[in-house]
Amino acid sequence: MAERVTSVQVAQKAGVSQAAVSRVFTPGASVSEKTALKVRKVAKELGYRPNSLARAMVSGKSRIIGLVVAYLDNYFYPDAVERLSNKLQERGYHVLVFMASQTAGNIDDVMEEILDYQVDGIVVASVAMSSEITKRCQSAGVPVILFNRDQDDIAISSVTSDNYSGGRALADVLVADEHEKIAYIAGWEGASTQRDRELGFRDGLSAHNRTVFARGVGNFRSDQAKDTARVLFDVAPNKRPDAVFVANDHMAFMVMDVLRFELGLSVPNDVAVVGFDDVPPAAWLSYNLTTVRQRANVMVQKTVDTLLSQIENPSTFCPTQIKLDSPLIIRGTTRNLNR
Amino acid sequence: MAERVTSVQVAQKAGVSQAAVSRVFTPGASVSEKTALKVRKVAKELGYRPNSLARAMVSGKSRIIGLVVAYLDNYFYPDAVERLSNKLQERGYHVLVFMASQTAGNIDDVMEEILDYQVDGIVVASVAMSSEITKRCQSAGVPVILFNRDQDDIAISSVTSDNYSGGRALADVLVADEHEKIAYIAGWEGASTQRDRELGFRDGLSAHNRTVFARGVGNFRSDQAKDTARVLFDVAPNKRPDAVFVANDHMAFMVMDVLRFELGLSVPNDVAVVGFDDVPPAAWLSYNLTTVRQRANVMVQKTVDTLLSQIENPSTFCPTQIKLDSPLIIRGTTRNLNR
DNA sequence: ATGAAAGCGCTAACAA
DNA sequence: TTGTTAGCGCTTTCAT
Repeated sequence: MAERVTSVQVAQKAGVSQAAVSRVFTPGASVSEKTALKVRKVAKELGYRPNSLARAMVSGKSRIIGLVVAYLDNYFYPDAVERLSNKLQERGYHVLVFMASQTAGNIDDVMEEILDYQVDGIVVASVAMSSEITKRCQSAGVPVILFNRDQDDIAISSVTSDNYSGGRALADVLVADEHEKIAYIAGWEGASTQRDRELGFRDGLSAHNRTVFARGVGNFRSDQAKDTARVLFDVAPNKRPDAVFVANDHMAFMVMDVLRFELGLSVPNDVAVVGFDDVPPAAWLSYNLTTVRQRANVMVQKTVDTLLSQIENPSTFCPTQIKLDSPLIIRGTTRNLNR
Repeated sequence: MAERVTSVQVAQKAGVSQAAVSRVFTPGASVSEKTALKVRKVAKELGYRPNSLARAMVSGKSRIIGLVVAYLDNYFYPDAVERLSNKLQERGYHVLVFMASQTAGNIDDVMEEILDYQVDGIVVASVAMSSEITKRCQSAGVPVILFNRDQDDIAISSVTSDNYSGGRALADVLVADEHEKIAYIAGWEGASTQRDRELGFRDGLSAHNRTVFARGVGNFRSDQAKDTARVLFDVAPNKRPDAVFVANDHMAFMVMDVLRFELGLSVPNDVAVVGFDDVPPAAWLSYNLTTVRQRANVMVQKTVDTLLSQIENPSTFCPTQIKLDSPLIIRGTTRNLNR
């Protein structure tokens, strides 16, 4: 087990100072062509590469971005994580993952841990943060951006889709399809996405003088969504909703399965189903779900751009709440009468 | 934007040496109750936390595990990443993600980058490594473990399922169900999982004096799986396979959709379909796929145990190839005649 | 353009 | 148990 090669060793062998070696590996530093060549040659021979941690310590820039994420079982997030990681990697950053799940203690502890790693920035996905910890990051000079979550705090940047308009658009669809008993299955009530989608949906129904016929809660969890679907739909036909907006696709698939395979109902003929996210399985023909697309690639791009600009120009920066439009995707779980 | 609080500041305010502060935050170091209390109090007041990077530099242990992963669109991997991250977090480690995708340059470069971060260990998922880079890690004293990939190299640890037996079991199922024209849709030919599954499947068929009736390649990609399904099944009925083993679930779903919705065939009556992995959608009732389970939780547990034992007892360690049994999960995409 | 020297914040001997 | 001291490997003034 050979030791790690340091800049000192390269310097010695190349007959230059250690600082010279450092400069060769620092973009934009002033070194002569000659020295650079010599140093690179020796470095290659010895297998030298600069130690990122040492560099981080002295420069104060780790080029590490902390990512807090809770549930990867909603396929919206793995997809986002992959894109995020790729985009950051392209720009010379890397992602240090922190799961904020049940077992891992609460989110504030996790955030503290992240700060210990002297990260240059933090992306918080699918999680709400206390304002204390937001302040803590601010005072540590570490920019934070919320991904797919909104917070009333104007001091914190966020990237979301227009959940409200999306919900409204879905209401329009169900009303246009002449449904009478329209249900809603909610996500986790603590999430801004849940709240905004429901509000948009209800406002959309109101605009047509309709209201929600029945409501259940699925908490964005597939098992709970199934239970809720059974409660709502395993009833006498006249009490049964004829359409339902499920707060995300992940739950909508489970609801569809209950409707079709447990209750023997037809989607969309007996019950129309709409979801939110447009995760890949929504386009799979077995589901073919009418939904609202969260444009994950654009969301990620905005997240990266915003965060890195904040990191790289801390002075000129001002927190921004970005809300992306979220197109309606009409597929086969609605009747689409007038199309 | 307040400065970061250092141990020196805490030491001054608490009236102790800087080293004392360090010891208070080092589990197992010898400090008196009194000093510890005093230091903790001041630390809390000042909001001090040890800098992980500085600690890593001097101790040589970063408590960072590099994770190389390629495609998160096969849901087997997000699931594994989540579990892995959780398990490592429980044991005080964190995951630094490196995507080894098309855009990110080749895998060896990525590995070099990882080493720059002075990681304590590396998990390589779904990717094959050159033996050069394996050596590089070894000489850097960084343990590597392959997750869900096998390599002939006996010097490198790996955790896999028993893909061969799984493939064999699937052959048994299809033969028992009295299929005559049994097809195979392969994954990426460079993957050990693909090779082992196919070999097991073919050997299983041979044991019953059968052979593969038709073969296509899907490369583990959903779009290619669809194309391949069309080529194999959009033919005259007498030339059409009546059963197919698709090398993973991810592709199997696409194949099922083509069969049912594009070609109007019934699964399993016209064509039986079996997959591999048992990712969550395999249990969704719309697919209800007969498959072989890769026990992701166990795989992850073994991966973590092996890697950390190698990190924590470098001397006593010897590389191990772990192969977990992979149970057959019979569901509704096979006819199950004799059950 | 280059070298010498001063640290980044911490842990790990070593003394006391 | 505690303080002193010496670095970990690097970037960054400051001279030259």
